[in-house]
Amino acid sequence: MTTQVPYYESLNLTLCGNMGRVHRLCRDVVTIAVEPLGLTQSRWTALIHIHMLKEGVTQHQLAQSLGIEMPSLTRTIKQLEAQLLITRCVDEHDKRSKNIYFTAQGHKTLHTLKEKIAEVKSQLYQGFTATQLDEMAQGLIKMENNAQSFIENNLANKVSK
Amino acid sequence: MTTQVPYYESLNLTLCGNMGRVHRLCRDVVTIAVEPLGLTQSRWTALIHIHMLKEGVTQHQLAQSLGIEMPSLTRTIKQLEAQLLITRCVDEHDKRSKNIYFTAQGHKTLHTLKEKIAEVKSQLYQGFTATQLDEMAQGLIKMENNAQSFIENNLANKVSK
DNA sequence: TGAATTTACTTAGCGTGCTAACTAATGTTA
DNA sequence: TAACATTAGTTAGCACGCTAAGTAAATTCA
Repeated sequence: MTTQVPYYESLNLTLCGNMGRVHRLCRDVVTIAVEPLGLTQSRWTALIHIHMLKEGVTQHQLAQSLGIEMPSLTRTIKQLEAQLLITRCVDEHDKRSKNIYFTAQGHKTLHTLKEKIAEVKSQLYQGFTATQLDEMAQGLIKMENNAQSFIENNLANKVSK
Repeated sequence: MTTQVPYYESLNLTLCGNMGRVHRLCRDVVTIAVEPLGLTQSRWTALIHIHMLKEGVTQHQLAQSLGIEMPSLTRTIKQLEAQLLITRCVDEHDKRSKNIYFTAQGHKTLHTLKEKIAEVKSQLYQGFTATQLDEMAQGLIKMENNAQSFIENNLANKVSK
């Protein structure tokens, strides 16, 4: 017995709304878990991405990896610097760029952070098979591409008019 | 040939990060599409939910449906009221509550909005089967529940300590 | 029934995304 | 090489999520 209206939406972009809500919740979960480290969501996320991309990464590369714009990152980077978890220095070969490095304290924080995140992940992913998670991730990426082409087409229209 | 690191994450909560990014993008798409109506993301989302829940809905019910907290909604509701798209009046039976109604202009706006959203949806969901969308939606809800129980357990710990 | 609790909503102010507009360095080209 | 365009980063300020704390109405219960 199927309902007339499919589960993934009643009338509108419920799926999209769900994504926002679930995202906020998952972020909250990690933020609660890493609370003793005094890190907010954007700060711990940045630390993890610096680690993934390797020290010496530029702010531009980091922003790309995080999927956020430069000004959003600038704020977070300054906070992490103020917390003495990272340092920056001007790139030798391109003096516009700045390379990011962990401080000794930053390395310690990162270590604890990674442990905590692993714990949280196992709870969030509870009841999912690897295949299911993979399909969700691929679905998200496909939808992202659809959204991206819509925006590109639409901007093209604007310009041509 | 499987990679050692599954697709849905490299080291951390990439899946969670993706959700945030895709959510922002999808929101942008609708906001671009409905731009002539002068509505922001939170405002058009609220209009749609008022419509779904039927006029006369209270702010509390609306916040529940949107998955946001009351103070976030208060701001949006005031903006929609200032735009003369909705009106509010104190509930006869419970003078703490306020019931929300569309104005004549609000009904017109809603009509256009629904058309635009239908267009956008078909683009965002391009290449997905109904089953795939359904599975994604259910995956999101499962993850939301996992997150919710984590938070509840954690708050319980805090209180008991 | 009077006091305490709960509920619906508001206000104030923070965190984190964004765009617009700026500086300084680099790259391109006439 | 001087002028112009592009790029990395910053600053300023908006949108919209949140929590904390307040008011007024409704409910509970001693």
